[in-house]
Amino acid sequence: KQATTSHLVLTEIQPDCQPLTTPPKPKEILPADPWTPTSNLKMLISAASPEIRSREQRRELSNNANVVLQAKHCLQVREPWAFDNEYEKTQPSRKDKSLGLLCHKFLARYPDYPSTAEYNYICLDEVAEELNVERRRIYDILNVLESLHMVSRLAKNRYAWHGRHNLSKTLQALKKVGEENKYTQQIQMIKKREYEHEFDLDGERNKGMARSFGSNENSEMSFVELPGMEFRAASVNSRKDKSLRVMSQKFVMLFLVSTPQIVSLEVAAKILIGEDKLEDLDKSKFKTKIRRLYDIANVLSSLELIKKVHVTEERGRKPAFKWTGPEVLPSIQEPIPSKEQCSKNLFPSRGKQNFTRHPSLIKLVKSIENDRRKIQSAPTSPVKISANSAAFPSEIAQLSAITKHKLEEQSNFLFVTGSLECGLSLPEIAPEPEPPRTTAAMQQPALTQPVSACAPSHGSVSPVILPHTPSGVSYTIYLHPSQAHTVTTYSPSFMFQPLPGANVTGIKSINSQVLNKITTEEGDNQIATDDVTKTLTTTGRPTIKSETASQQCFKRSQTLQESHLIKRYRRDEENLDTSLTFFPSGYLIPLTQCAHGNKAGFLNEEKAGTCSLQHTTYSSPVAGVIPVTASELKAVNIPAFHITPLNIMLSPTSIAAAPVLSNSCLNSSNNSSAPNPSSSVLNFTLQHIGLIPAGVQVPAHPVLQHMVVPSQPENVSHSSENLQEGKHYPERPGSKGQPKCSAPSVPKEPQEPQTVTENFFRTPGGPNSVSSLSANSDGADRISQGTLYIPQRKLEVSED
DNA sequence: CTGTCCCGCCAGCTG
DNA sequence: CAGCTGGCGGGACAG
Repeated sequence: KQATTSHLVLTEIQPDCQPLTTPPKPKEILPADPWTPTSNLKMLISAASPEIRSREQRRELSNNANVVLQAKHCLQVREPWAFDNEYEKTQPSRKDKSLGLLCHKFLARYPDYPSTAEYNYICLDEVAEELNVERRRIYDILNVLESLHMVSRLAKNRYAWHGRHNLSKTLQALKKVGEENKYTQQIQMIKKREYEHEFDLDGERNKGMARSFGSNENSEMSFVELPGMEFRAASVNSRKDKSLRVMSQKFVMLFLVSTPQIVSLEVAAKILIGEDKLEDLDKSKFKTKIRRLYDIANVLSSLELIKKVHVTEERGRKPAFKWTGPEVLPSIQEPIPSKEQCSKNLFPSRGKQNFTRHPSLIKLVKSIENDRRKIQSAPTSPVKISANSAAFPSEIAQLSAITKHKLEEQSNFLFVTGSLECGLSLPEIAPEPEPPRTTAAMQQPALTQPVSACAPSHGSVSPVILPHTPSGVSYTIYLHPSQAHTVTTYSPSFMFQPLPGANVTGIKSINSQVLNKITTEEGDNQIATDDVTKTLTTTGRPTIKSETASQQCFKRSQTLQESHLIKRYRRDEENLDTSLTFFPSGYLIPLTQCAHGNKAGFLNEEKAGTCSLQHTTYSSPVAGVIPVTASELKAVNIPAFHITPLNIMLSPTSIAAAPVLSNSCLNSSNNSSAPNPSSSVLNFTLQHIGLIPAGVQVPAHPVLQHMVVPSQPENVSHSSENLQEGKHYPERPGSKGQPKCSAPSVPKEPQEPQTVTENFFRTPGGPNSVSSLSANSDGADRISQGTLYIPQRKLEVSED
């Protein structure tokens, strides 16, 4: 064993030693060490029982004091030889063989942060041998680790261990992709549907929705890679099905985009399967998916990224997992103009769609873009470029090409980092405001952007930002937190998605338009949001649903609300997240963007390291373009409750009418805004104001300047992250994410609203505590329920 | 009974 | 073509 170990070390220290060569299969090594008087007997038993060998192995590990505490504990408790029960030896508990424990043992073999100078190679056979498990099991672990870029496959039978060095970047990348994928919306969709299902036995009504929901099944997204982490072995690249890897990434994405970072297996499975077909969801397929998710969850749990919890709803207790990993911040390495940031926050990030820029903003945008380019192109924090990436330029190029090809082919969204294409994802360059969108929207009324949201193209509807026609203007209304609170209980965050219809200019089919895409902000499993969603949907999309149906729905919601009102409200704080999200429609955002491959949205580091050119290319204007003065920002406050009216359901007029919210919002939040939104001018003004939402966090505070703009143009804003971003600014590139709740670090805004907001959102409890609000919840783009009053479902999360 | 998830068959891909 | 990978789901174990 010593010999083996030293050999391994040697290998690790010498990365050059044929990294791409498949290591020879280790010879059968018999654990013949006579450690105990009964060793002979043990050996015999072991020959017949792999479990025994496994125990020996474990014991060895513990002796080395190298074992993970948990695993160790487990072993000690169950050490067979600690007892005399021979029988016991032959009856290893199933738990002793769990993937989670195996993973712990596996992880114990490697340092979290291995020296970057050397490679830590992993020989599959050796590991399987040492851990006494079949190779098959090791694959399960490696696949998940690979999805997080903690390991990468070098060749057959050989992997490289990277530890957690790339974890942070990977998570950021995953979060971004998850946002682009509109997972938040999908989650809401599913919850909503479930909710409706409860009351809708006939299922009639759901059918339409279900259909709309994931119609785009080909949403399969490709494996998300990090620069320098591309698959090294060319052969591996061709492997089409990386299912477990991809599933793992998607699963992680769900956590990262969820506000309470809790994801139930059921929801995850549905999303991973492809939201469509919910109605006739194949039972066995679902079951299989769940099984796979358990495999993944076990590994992620061993990595301490997630933890099992149970979500209790009206219908019962459901298994779920809570993210306990590091807080993933949006990339903040690039400094960006605060104005931009503000505006950016306005738009929830969900989708990457094409946006049309309002003509009046074009100039501004251009100048801003130029500035940004300058800034971005400046050297940023040094990135350590992995030696590998440098060494495999051609591979990268190749990969890039492949990626693009895939994209074109499937129109799937591919997220490739590195120097490769940033742009991939967005083929859309878009100049075309999406006329089609309207159509599409109508056809697919539901919020639904199919899973495939990522699909570059087209029309997909991207909920996130609604396309605005140049003529249409929508506005955002901010609700003063305190007022909102008064009206209803605090409700976490809400966002209205503005519908085009709201346009003052009068737009045509507004209703039909994208509006539909109402998404709820992830609420987490809870479904509280469902209610809201439902209501909104109903109301909002009359076009789609029959009035009757809508009404019924609405009534139901109301009833439901009432019944649960108290309870829910009480839990508001806990459930915050469940609110609906509306997309602010505010400005027209330019789509343009990166058509070329900029990698949008990538970390600066990466950019800097891999392709400095990107900056240049990158231009997409993010929503940020809207000019806001510091004073404006100050004036507007609010993040917490800002509603963008859009309308879906409201006609322009109605919007104006929208009463309570508007007035209160306006009044409290901004003096400058006129109370009566009906006028187009006013609307416009409001919009501008609305842009500021992010501003809350960003006020003239210098810190903002460090904030980074999302690289992806489309994503102009990450809706759910607005707040988070605000919180982030205090952080320096070097610092790692802080717990959400550590928000105090955020500079406080002098404004009253801000204060209020903070109070609302900030709850004791730590980042991981379910009850505490997540950064997202306090964010700016949310609205309190205010008049809308959306009930939240009862949700309880219990940790086992 | 439900929730978990071990286990290993076997198809597809790789070298 | 042997061996590597890893999808898949039967069915056993845990609570």
